[in-house]
Amino acid sequence: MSQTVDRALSILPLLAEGPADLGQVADRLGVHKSTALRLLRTLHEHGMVYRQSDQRYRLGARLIALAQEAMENLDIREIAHPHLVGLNEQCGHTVHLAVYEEDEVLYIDKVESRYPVRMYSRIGKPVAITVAAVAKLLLADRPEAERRVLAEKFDYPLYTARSTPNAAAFLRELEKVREQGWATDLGGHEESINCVAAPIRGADGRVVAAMSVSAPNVVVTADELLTLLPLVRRTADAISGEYSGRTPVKEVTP
Amino acid sequence: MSQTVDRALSILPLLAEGPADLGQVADRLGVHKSTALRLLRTLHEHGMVYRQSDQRYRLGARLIALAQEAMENLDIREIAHPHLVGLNEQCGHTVHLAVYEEDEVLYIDKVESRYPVRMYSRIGKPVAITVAAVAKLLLADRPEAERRVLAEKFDYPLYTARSTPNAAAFLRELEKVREQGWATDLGGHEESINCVAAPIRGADGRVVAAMSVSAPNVVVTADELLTLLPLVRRTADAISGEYSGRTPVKEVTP
DNA sequence: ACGTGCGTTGCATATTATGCAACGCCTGGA
DNA sequence: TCCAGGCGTTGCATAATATGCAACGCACGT
Repeated sequence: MSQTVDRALSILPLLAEGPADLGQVADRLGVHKSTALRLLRTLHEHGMVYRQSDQRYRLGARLIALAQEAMENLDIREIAHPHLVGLNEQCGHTVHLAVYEEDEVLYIDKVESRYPVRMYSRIGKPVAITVAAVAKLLLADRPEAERRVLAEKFDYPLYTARSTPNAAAFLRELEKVREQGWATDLGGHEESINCVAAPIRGADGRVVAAMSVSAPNVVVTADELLTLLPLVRRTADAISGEYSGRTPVKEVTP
Repeated sequence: MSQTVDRALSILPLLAEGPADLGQVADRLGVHKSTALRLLRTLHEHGMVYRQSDQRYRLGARLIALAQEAMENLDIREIAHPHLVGLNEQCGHTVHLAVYEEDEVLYIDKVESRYPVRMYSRIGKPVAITVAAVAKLLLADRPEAERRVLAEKFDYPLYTARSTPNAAAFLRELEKVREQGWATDLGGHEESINCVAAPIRGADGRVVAAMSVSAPNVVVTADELLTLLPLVRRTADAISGEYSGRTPVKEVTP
């Protein structure tokens, strides 16, 4: 809607790929160098980009700090965290918390496995939306029309032989997840890693977040991991209860 | 420099404080509602803000994902990480990696303590710049003129009785840190937590990052923690060596 | 039923961003 | 040493763009 802001914001994902100099930015935006310079300067003043010693630009510290604040403000994270830690203490595996937001599912909290073999993931990273157990839960709760539109929009990368291959299969999987109230990812993202996940619901019953326990095959088999399902569901329900009980985000105006 | 972009970016820190509706944003920006709406819409298209069910705006998922990519691209983090893990395995305490960037020092990596009592911190969070051991190291390496300017600019919040009280004391501390080549924070930020930190240097000898080991008093005394100093310095030096050895950020154009 | 508050829209105005061309600076080659 | 080429930077006239206004629609509370 606002061309100038639009162009400025387009610089950020561009720099996320790696540092770039003025000319490269101008070219990829399709604008004159002087225009790109002014946009970059404005971004720089706000700390969104940083100019490194070789004069090239990269994303700045303020961006990282802002994202941090954004996550800290998510009240669901606040409430869930102690439960995640508790679950980790009981089962020892990696525990994740994820939310859905406009075509993306991302991890907003994580408690690391106590086993030496750990899976790779990072808070803030968008998850593989077509295979992750938490993504299935979050999407399964969307209205049917929206699910169909979304399913068509996604790509279906074949991370492994068990990855969801296409929209039809995905919609079927969502339907199943919707009915059973929990989800799994058995080697659909990484061959040797399995997950079980359960939904966290708000007062109105809508799924507001999802949590999962993940472990590599070398630590526990898929069947063994599935025995944890009742525990995961109980934990998720406990979080749901606490989240629903609270007043729905009051202003803290003293 | 660019008024429109400037206004749009000013919305982000504002929303970082918490969700806000259109009127609030317009007021705090000092612009007409319609202007604020257009800016918010543009931010929304880029996923920088999200409109929650009560119509209020908050920071969006794309912002978090971008920040994530920004950190993953920091090559120093990549190189340092295995060393941080190794150090954690040897001493068991929380290990941090931090960088300095334009008046801010922030954690870019962390390995959690193996002890049950842990200190609170989060990757991406700006550190208490006047007391943190890593901040002292990073600032101590700046040219003297810059140090003086910076020292004047900072606030000196008295987190504890041992916090750095003012600019003069801070500059003296930086001088000391500069000479000895390592730094501590003994209860300057939180009464019961101590840190020892060592600098990581690039090929030119400049400090590019700093790492620290932190532990609460209830786990080890400050004196005991100080016995880890040689180990911390050796680890930092190992990272420095590996970082300097590499070619200085080459393009990955295949 | 009526009024108030908030988000939204179309539009005329003028503020604001844009691209151009020229300059300065550094680097590398002759 | 001098010249050429590349890159970032500046001032400026022009034109495109953002802005505020006023009016509308809608929901909520009285």
